[in-house]
Amino acid sequence: MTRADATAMPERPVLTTPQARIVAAALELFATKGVGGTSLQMIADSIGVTKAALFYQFRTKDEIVLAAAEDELSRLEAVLDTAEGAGSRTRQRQVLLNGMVDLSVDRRRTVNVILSDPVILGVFADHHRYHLVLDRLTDLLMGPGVGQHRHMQTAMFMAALSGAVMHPMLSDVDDETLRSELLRLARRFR
Amino acid sequence: MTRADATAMPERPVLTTPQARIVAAALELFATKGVGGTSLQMIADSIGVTKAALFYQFRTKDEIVLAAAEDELSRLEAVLDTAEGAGSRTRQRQVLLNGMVDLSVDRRRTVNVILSDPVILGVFADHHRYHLVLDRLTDLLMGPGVGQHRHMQTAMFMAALSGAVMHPMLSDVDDETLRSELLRLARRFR
DNA sequence: GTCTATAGTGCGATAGAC
DNA sequence: GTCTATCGCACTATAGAC
Repeated sequence: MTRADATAMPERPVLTTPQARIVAAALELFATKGVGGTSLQMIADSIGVTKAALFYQFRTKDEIVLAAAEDELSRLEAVLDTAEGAGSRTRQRQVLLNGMVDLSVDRRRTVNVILSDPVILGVFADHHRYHLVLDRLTDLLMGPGVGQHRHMQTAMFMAALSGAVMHPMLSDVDDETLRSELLRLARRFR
Repeated sequence: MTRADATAMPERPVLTTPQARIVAAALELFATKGVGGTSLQMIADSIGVTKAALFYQFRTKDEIVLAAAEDELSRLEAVLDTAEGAGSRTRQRQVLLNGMVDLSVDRRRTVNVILSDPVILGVFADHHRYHLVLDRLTDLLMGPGVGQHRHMQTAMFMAALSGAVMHPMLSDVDDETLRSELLRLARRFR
C-alpha cells in the first residue's frame, strides 16, 4: 500500500487541517515520551504554534489524547474493513495478516502507543469502537467461536507485531526485512 | 516457584528496606499511569510517607526510575541464571520458557513496563546489563549464531508474553489458564 | 486561526526541626 | 528516617487582542 503509492505521489501535501497536524505531532511525541510525559507545550513547539492555538482546536489535553488514539484505531479499522471484504475465509485471514504487518511497519514508531500506553488503555477501557475492533480481529484471526484462548492468541499476535517493530534491539532492521520476517512469523499464529 | 512457596510462607514480611518499598510502589504506579504520569507525590502517598522521605532514600526521581527498571530486570536475570545452569541445550531452553512464562504471570501488572514505557526504554538505551540480558536471552532461545531474525524472534516472544498478560481483553483470565495457554503458545517460537 | 499574557495548580527538589 | 514548610518552575487552561 504505502510502497506502491510512494512513486506515484509528486509532493506531500498531507495533514492539511490544523486538527490533523496536532494529532500527528501528538502521536509522535506520545510514542517517544509517553502520554503522561508529553506536555501541550511540546506538541505546540513541534508544529510551530503556541499552546493557545491548540486550545482553539481542542478544549482539553484529554480531547487531543482521545483524537490521537482514535486516529491510530481508525487505521486498524481500515485494514479490518478491507479484509472482511475479501472472498473466502482463508483469503480474508490472509489479507488481514498482510494488512496488519504493513500497518505495523508503516506506523513503526506509533502503533505500540495504542497497545501499551497506560493512559490510552484507560481511554479505551470503555470505548465501544475499540472493543468492536478487538472482537472483529479475533473473529477474523481465529474464526468465530468462544473461549479465552481465542482472545489470548489475538492479544499475543498484536503484542508480538507491535512489540517487534518498536523494539530497540531491532531499530536498525530495515522495513523490508521487518515486513518479510514478520509475515513469516505471523503465519504461525493460528 | 511462586505457587510452591505460597503454602510454606506463614506471613509476608517482604520489602523491609525503605528503598524496596519505594521501588515496589513506583513500579505499580508506573504500570498503571506510565512513568511520565507518575508523580513523587503519588508514590509517597501510596506507601504513606511524604515526598521528603523519598528524597532521603533517592536523590532524584530519575534514580527511582532507574532502580525500578533494574529491579524488574533483575528478575529476568535470575530466570536466565537458572536456565543457563540447567543441563542440555534443550533442557536450558525448556527451563527458560517456563521461567519466563512464570515471571510474566507472577508480575502480570508490571512486566510490560520495562518493555514498552518510553522513559524506561530511554533508561535502558545505553544500559550495559540490559543489553547483556537481551543477548543471553537470544542465545538461549534461538541458539548461538548471528542474523537479525534471531533478535526479531526474541523481541516478538518477549512482547507476546508481556503483551498478553496485561491485555485488557484478558484481564479476567485467571493465572493458571494464562500460564498453561502461554506455555502452549511459547513452544511454537523457534 | 493564532497570538500574548496570565491565572491557578501541582511538580521536583531543598532546608531544617524532631 | 520522616516530618513541615517552602522555593522556583512548568503545567493545563482561560481571556482578550489582532
